[in-house]
Amino acid sequence: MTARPAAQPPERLRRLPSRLLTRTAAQVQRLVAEGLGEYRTHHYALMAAAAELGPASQAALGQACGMDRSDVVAALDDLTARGLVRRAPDPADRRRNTVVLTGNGERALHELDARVQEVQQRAFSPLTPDERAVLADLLARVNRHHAEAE
Amino acid sequence: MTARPAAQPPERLRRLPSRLLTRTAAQVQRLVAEGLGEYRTHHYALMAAAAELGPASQAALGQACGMDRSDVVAALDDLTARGLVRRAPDPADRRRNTVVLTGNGERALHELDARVQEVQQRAFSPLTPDERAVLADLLARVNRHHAEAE
DNA sequence: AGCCGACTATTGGCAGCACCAACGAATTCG
DNA sequence: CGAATTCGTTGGTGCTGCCAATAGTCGGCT
Repeated sequence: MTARPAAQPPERLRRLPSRLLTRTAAQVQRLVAEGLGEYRTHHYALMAAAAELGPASQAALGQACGMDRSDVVAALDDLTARGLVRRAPDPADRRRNTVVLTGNGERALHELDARVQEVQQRAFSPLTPDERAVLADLLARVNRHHAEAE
Repeated sequence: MTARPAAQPPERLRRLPSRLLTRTAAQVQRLVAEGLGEYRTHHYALMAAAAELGPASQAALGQACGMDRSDVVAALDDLTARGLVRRAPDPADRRRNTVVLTGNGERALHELDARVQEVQQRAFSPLTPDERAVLADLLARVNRHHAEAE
């Protein structure tokens, strides 16, 4: 027997909050990716933004989703190729593209909504509803703190 | 005035736990990266593992850090190039490399320990010590749940 | 002794996410 | 009007987390 030492993480790392955070996020992100199947998080985010903002420019969608403009372009290319979104030049401002969800886009979004919700359940299943709320609150506060610093 | 709509994230995304988690992790990860300066998280993890495990094979280090073997190779390449780590073939098992931290490696690790600790303070500054403990506990439980499923 | 399976390090690749720089076209501001 | 800014687009970069294939080595089993 080679005295398998169980390969415990180094003490320094085991309780390091930032590591706990990033690793857990990676695990959850993995579940989300599986749940989204043929879509990426960018696709879901943009479709959600398009649905809630109505016709909007790519810049507006990107800002709403916290995405870089170039990533918006790439994701919208995918979505238009699948017929889930329409890009049309804005007559009022010819720099802009007006982006709208198609019927298929709305259907796809609803489907993804369901899948995403289902994943949330599995992702945080070790926590009670109260604990999930606490976690969300703590994360939101940390998140806000670093976000408003811009 | 173009009625700047504050660009709030879509409602679907704003409170989505998985998104809150991954985005906060990204923010914190960014701070960590800045704090580590010329090092990556992989470097720090491996040096920590090497320090705590003593002479160990790359496989053991990788397992301890939850890293892929190929990533271990790359990171150790960097560290040996900087003279922070020594790789020597294990005479007892010629498949293995025995990895040990050099004196400079230990000094660098101590330096990084300090930087990392300092970053933790800033990263979670909006939370009280109690809240940080709660957050760490909740994350640890979610983390364990997904880790032990392997 | 020989063979076969398992382990080790290494190479080379991929995908996702977050960024950044530069550009032309178009608009707004001073 | 001219300058500064905005918008979409292109074409990159880096970090992190993977996977597959390979050559060398070891261990157990026959």
